[in-house]
Amino acid sequence: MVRSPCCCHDAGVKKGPWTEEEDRALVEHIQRHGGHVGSWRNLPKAAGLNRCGKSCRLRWTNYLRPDIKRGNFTDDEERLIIALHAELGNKWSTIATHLDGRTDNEIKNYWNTHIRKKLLRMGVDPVTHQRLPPEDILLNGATPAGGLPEAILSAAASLGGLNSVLVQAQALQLLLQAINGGAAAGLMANNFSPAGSSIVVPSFQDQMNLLAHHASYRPADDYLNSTASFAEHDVVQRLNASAPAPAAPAAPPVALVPAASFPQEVAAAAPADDRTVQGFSNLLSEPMEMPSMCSLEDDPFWKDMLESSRLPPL
DNA sequence: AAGAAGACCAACCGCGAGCAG
DNA sequence: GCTGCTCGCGGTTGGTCTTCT
Repeated sequence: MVRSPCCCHDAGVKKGPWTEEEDRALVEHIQRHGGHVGSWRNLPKAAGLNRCGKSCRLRWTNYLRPDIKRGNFTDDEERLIIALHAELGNKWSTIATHLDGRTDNEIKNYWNTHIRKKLLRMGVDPVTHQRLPPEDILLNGATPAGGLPEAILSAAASLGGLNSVLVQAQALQLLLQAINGGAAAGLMANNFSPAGSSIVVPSFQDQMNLLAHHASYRPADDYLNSTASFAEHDVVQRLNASAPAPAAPAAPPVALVPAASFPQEVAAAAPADDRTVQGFSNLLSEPMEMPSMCSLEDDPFWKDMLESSRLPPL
């Protein structure tokens, strides 16, 4: 089929930001017609606008429509968007029909600038809504020349921003798995262990104990108030089953970055025994000044999302 | 204080679907 | 069934604002 040339390609048709006069002309024209547009293609001429019909439609639907809600998205809206996106994917217009006064463009922008990043920080793939493999959480985008420590520190510091112990446990588990089996092994070996020694990755129970002694650990939900129910929880059981043996030898250290590039205060704070665990303990007990992971960090929705995400095969 | 970098978001572009003739 | 037209959608761009160095 031969595509008809879009009016936007006409010479002399104005593009770019709309002026108040143009907005007024468009609104008045549509109001004169009782809110009915008819043909968008013919509208610019009828309204006295030197604009493409497509541009007019976009301006009206995304900005000038009287039922558009402006301002920040509420937590409820955010939750709804995530839930709908998990169900529908990038069907922004369909998602928009479930949120009063929000446009597909606004939702799309909000997703790309806020929610997507938030999910990535939490280790959730924004496309599949499944949990990312550890290497993607920690190593994605890290550069050999110093990017790795930053990625690890960021991930570790993020743990301090999560109040849910379950999320902390999962994130720490991922962190330790990645360090034990991934490229970060060399880094950690260089900084926390005598040369040539293996890295000790604690059992899941040890990790729970570590978290239990974490200064900012605060019983905040059912999982914390009932150790039994916490241990029985499916996700915990799966994590226990997948946790590496306590003294499993690590891969031979591979130095990716100079030892000096890791914060000295962290290395210095680690006692001789159990250096790796204590190193992380110190990272956790002295949370860095980080922006809150999200405004919903106490919200069960986020916890549920991580719980329901699939564990990567080990 | 000034420039750089990053974040945000309105607007644009190209494609496909649907419809009328 | 084919063709041409229009609309709507989703991805992307680029200008503006904010934050950082």
